[in-house]
Amino acid sequence: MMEMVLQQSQSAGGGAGMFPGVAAAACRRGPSRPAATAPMMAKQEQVVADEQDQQQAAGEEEGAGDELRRGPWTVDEDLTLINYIADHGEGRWNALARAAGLKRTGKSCRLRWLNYLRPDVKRGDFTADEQLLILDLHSRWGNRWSKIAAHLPGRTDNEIKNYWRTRVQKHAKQLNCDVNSKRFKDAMRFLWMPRLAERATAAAHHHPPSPSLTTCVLGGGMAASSSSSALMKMLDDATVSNRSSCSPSSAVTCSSSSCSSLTSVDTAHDDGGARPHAASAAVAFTAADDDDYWGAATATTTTMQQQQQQNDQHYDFWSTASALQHLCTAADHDITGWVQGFSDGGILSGSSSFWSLDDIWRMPQ
DNA sequence: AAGTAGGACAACCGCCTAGGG
DNA sequence: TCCCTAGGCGGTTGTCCTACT
Repeated sequence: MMEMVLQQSQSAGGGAGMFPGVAAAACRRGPSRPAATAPMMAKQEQVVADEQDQQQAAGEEEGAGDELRRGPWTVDEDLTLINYIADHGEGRWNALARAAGLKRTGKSCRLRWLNYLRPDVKRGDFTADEQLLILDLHSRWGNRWSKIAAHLPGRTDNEIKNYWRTRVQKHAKQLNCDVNSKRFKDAMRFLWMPRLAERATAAAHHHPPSPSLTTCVLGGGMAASSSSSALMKMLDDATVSNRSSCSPSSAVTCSSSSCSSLTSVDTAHDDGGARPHAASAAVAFTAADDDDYWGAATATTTTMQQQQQQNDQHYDFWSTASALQHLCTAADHDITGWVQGFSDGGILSGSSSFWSLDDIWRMPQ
C-alpha cells in the first residue's frame, strides 16, 4: 500500500502526491516551483540521473564501510525511511535509523521525516493568512519557530524560519532598521499586517481557507481594514504637520505587477532619489487595492504621480515603508508616535466573534 | 551564451533539556 | 545527585536555481 502511494507520488513529480518530499528529492524544490517547462523537465531528468549515480556511489561507499552518510537524501533513503515508519511508527530515532538500515544519524532521520517526508507537510508559498499569522506570532514569541509552526498546520519550523530569514529580515535590512526594532515592528503591525489581512480576506472570498485559519484571517481582516483607513488619515495628518521638512513628492515605483505579495515586491527606490511625502506614501501603501476608497485616495496625489501611475507603476508596501522611514528620519518623527493610541484606541480590537488580531495579541505567552 | 549575484531551502551543527539508570 | 543518552530547537551553512548583466 505504502509503496503504491510512493510510486504515485513519484510519478506525479510534484507536491500533489502524498509524500511530496520524495518527489522533491528527485526534483529539488520541485513542489514549490512553477510548473515545469520542457527544458526544466529535461533538467529534472538529468537530476534524476545524477541522483541514480549518487545512489550508486552511496552503495559503493556502503560496501567500503559503515560510516554515516551526510548531505542530500537519496530517493532510496527516503523510501526506506517512509516504509519503515509506516510499518513501525516514529520514535527512538537512532534505533530507527539502525533498524531501517539507514546510514544516517537519528537526528538526520528525524529531521528528514519532520521537515520533508511527513505526509501532512504542506509545501509551496505561504498564503497571506499564513504570513499574517507568522508575523503576529513572531511579534509575540520571537524566534520560537516550533511554537509558531504549531499554529500553522502542515508548516515546519524550518520552513517558517527560512521564510523569516529570507523575506522578513531582508526587508528590515532594506529599511535600514533592525528586525527587532520597534520601528520595524510598528511597520509590520500597522502597515504590513493590515495589508496581508486585507489580502487574506479577499482570498477568503474566493477560496474559503481552512477552518483553523479562517477565524483568525477574517477577524484580522476586518480589523485591518479599519486600521488601514485610520492609518491613511494619520499619515495625511502627519503630512500636514511635516510638510515643510519633506522632500518633494515623487512616485514610488514597483516593478512587481501585482504587488500582492511580500515575496514579490521590488523596492525600486534608489537611495539618492527623491521620496514621497507621507500622503503619497499612504496612497502608495494602499493603491494596489482596487476598491473605490483607495481609488479616491489616489486621486489626491499629484499630477506627476498620476502620470507615473498611468505608465506602469504599481506601489508596494515596502517602498512605502521605506518612504515612511525616510520621512520619519527627516522630520525626527517616529512612526511609533503616529500609531500611538491607534493601537490603544481599540481600532484593532473591535468586537468580533472571530479570532481578531488583538485576540491573538492577548494570547498567553 | 557565459558569468555572477542573490534568493530559496534542505541539511547540519551545537546547545539545551528531559528522562532514565 | 550525577551521568548519559536521546530528542528538540534555533542558528548557520552549503547547494542549487533564477535573474540579471
